Amino acid sequence: MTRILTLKCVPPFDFDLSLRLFSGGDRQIRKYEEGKFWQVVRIDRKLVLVTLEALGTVDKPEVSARLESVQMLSANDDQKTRQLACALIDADFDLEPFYTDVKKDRIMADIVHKLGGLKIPSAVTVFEALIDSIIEQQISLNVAHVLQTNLIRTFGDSLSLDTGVYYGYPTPQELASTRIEKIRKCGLSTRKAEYIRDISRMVAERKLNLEAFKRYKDVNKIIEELDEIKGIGIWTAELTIVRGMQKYEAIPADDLGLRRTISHFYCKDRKITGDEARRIAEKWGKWKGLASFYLIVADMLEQDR
DNA sequence: AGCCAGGCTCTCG
DNA sequence: CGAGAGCATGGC
Repeated sequence: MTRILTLKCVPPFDFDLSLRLFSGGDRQIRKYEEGKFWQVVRIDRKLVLVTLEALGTVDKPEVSARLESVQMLSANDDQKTRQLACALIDADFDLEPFYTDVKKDRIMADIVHKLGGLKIPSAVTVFEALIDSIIEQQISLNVAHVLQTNLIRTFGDSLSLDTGVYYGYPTPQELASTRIEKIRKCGLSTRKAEYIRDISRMVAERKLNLEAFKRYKDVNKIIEELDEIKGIGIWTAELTIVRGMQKYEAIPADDLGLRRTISHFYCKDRKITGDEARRIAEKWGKWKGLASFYLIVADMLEQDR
């Protein structure tokens, strides 16, 4: 069955600019094409394909959400899907305080002006953000993307609609009960396969509540707690927070790619250390993660032409 | 052909 | 403790 919802968003919000980074995505998993973004989400036990499309403008943003499922969807499901879809595009987030705070930084002010309305698309669950971040440790993003796709196709539930077959992200339960070898077959190292299975078990057994971190006020406390878990270091914790918790205070300053990007705009492409990157990021106050994302997108757009 | 890529843990001295 | 090895695979 199909249902349509309309989502209100806090302006400014540039839908196309924010979702464009998924244009290279997999059609069966998560993709942005011709103004439409789609991916499978899970509402209780039901798999639902959510397709988002911009209705309004950057200053009066509205988004339509089309829900498709083989099962019946109740009004209650609508509400839950609405929340997930809003989280997906961080619809409730207000960019203006960030824009005000970075005005003193000429370089950032310029980029913010060019990319007005850009928001960070979020993972639907913290679990998903964390597993993807672990996969991305050490290896290039190209390789990581292949491995993530393998994992989703191998372990995720599929949803068959008349437009095709789609895959949802594997649940903690689905990854908790597997043999290491099966994750290895997705291309991951034995080490990472163990991290992923063990963390999945902790979540499935309710010994670890990742969603609860969203309610923490102190980001450093989150990093500290995540860091204690085997397989998760500072880098992974920070990346998970930015991409999965709608918190944009911290950044993985040691990150190789981010250092390159910061240097491109602030140090004429000279190689810089994590500490130098951290020092530059100080200018962005409590918006380090968001500012970094703006730099990355600015860099991508520059290369596109 | 190697060597590196948005890290992390374990093992030695 | 600090330094160094090992890991998986795709791309250059």
